[in-house]
Amino acid sequence: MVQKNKRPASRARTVTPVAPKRRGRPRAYQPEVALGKALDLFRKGGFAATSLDDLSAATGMNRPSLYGAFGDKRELYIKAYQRYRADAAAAMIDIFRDEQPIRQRLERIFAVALDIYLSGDAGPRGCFTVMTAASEAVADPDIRGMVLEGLAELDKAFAACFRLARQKGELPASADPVVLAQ
Amino acid sequence: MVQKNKRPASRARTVTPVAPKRRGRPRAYQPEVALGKALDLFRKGGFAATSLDDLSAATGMNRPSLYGAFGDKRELYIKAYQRYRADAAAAMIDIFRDEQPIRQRLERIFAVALDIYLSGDAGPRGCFTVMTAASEAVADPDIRGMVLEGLAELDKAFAACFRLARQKGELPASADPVVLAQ
DNA sequence: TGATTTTTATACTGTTCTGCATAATATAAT
DNA sequence: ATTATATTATGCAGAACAGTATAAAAATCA
Repeated sequence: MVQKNKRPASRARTVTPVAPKRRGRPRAYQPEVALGKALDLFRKGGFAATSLDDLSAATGMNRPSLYGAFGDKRELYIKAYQRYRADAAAAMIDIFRDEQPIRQRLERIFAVALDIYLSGDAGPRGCFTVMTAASEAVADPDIRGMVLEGLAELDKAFAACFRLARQKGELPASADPVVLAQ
Repeated sequence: MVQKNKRPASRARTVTPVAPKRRGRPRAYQPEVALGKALDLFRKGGFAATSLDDLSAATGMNRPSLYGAFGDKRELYIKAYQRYRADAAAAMIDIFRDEQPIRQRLERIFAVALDIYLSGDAGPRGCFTVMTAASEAVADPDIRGMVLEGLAELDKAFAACFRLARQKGELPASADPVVLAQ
């Protein structure tokens, strides 16, 4: 996804992500940084309350550049949400992989979650899904799909976590992993 | 609040909430019904995404009437939120009063909560606080105050509930009611 | 150097929004 | 009937908004 705008005919060095000497005027922004700023803004104000002027000011990109890079406002919002989900998943994935007793594992999960929700240059930011995506999901089927998918993933991960704990004898055999995941 | 626009000189029948013969053109709407419609709309779309035209269409009131009755958009939103909180509190209060074992009581609480969140003419509506007020609370101190107050009330109610259960011996003495309320 | 390509910068268009001003309407009081 | 009052109906003004067209700028390529 990072280097997909290489011309097919060019000799692609498939491994090195080195700058491919693009042809025109160079970009004055870094897409990933800009998307991060956009995410912060959407997170703070939601979709409708965040104007393109706000986004333009925060990212340093002017509107045409925003459109060129991310599409219209809705697409940008969706990309920001995807980015948020990817970040959260990356922060969580190693915990679910660790071989720890269930209790410590849950503690670490909640610690990381709180870190995600409460960190931010200007105070706590909360969960993007809850803060903004939930309302958009009511009207926008695509966003609703993403939200449901995310919740299902989270439930599955928790259920797997509990299932593992039951196998290791940390939980009684009667415990239902799916129910425990709430 | 219903009959406060009676002139002080008039012979007020202090008990009967009978129509006090208002003086000008009669209202074409019922404030409480209109506020309910507004609440539904805000609940569906949030603050920014709900326009005064939407509110006007849903309530049947035109914009000047809206302003006359509820003030500007922000005031209307706040009044809608207060109404939501009042409704929810009314639905919950009898449960917290009931003399039931802790387990049945919790079950009823969650049943009523789900009823609030999932009922609606057009599918589930979710919790107003979570769906829309949370994002507004970031920028608006007044709304933030209301949200925090509501959460604190809820926590207190749950804690009281657990405390009572502990006194009645349904929970071990080591259980911390505040922690249990999460 | 000059042509080409990609991005940035500026400005515009049409729409939608909030809030209000003004006029019309309906009721009670005189 | 006429006047006073409270509401409704219409419509306007200024701002903000999303999206785009066009021109300027900065790089590579020939």
